[in-house]
Amino acid sequence: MVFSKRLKQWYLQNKRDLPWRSTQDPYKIWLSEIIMQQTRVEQGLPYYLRFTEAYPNVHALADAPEQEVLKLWQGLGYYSRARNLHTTAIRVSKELEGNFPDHYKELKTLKGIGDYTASAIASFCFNEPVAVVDGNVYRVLSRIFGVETPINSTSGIKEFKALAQELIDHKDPATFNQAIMEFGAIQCKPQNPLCDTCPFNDVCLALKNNQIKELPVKIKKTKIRHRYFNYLVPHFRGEQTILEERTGKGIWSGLYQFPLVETNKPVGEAELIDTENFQELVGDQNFELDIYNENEVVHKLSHQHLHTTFWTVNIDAESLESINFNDLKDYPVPVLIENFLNEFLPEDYK
DNA sequence: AAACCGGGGTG
DNA sequence: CACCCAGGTTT
Repeated sequence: MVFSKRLKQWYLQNKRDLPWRSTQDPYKIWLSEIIMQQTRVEQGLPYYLRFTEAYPNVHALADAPEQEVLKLWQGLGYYSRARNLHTTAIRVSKELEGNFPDHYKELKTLKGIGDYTASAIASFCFNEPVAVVDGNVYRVLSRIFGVETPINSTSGIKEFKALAQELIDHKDPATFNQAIMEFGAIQCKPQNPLCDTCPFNDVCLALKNNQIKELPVKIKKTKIRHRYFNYLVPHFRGEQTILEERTGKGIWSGLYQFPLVETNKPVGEAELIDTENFQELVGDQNFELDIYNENEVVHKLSHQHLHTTFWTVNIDAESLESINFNDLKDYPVPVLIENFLNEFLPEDYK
């Protein structure tokens, strides 16, 4: 039997019921795809529901302040996705009369839409026969066809795209694309795939050659960078504090945090008081500095471990640029800061 | 081609 | 602890 036919039969019997599977609205499809990038369905689903509730169409999203969008995105990670989402919403709403492009090639010109997402939207919404290649597809194809080319090499990316494109069902590209990803997620899982009940276990080369654990091949990842964060948590008279926006291209761009002193190694109270940031914060005002967590919090990102100490700085003065504890909830913050606030803030302010 | 960008689940 | 997740952009 033809690959696509066998796959489709499996899909119709095993697919999950997901909200974005029951629409062809490009806005909803686009939103779901951006949210799901590098994200498991169980983690992204509640965000999708909140976004569609808050912004039922592209115009509503375009008209929202970026800070509000980032706040809704808080906790999902890869925050450039949220900023690109907002940028593209504005573009579609204001320049394209609310209509998404209806072809792969034009879709790819939009911020945050790469090869995978353009293929997904073009096929799901407009029946264009372009194959999606996500992590699931790499795994399924490398195993069934025994492809050992690294999936994150330039040649591998081209090879797998071409293979998927050869296999796609031109009569129903949308279902084919949904099916191959769902198959990877449910049946041909990364660990302990369900080969016993697999509809391809008679032809799968990885199974035949005992290569299931070896495929797909992936080139090794980069090393972990260790950073040492000291957050100064100001506490002014009248329950007020200070947040600063992170800018530039590093982690958490667009999110807010307390004034930060970053060092190359753990630092004590004496050295901390000596830093420029600290002196700028307190000026000549009276203050009381207390370490909040004796054991550093190690916040782990994909490529960085952030060894973090929070210091409370009680300042016996009013402040002009400060934020009331009550208003902190309106600011998008990294999970690291959110966790601290949940522990530090009195119940009334959450 | 390689680096960078989060947070959480799994075995 | 290593690896993975409906990837994309920048250098």
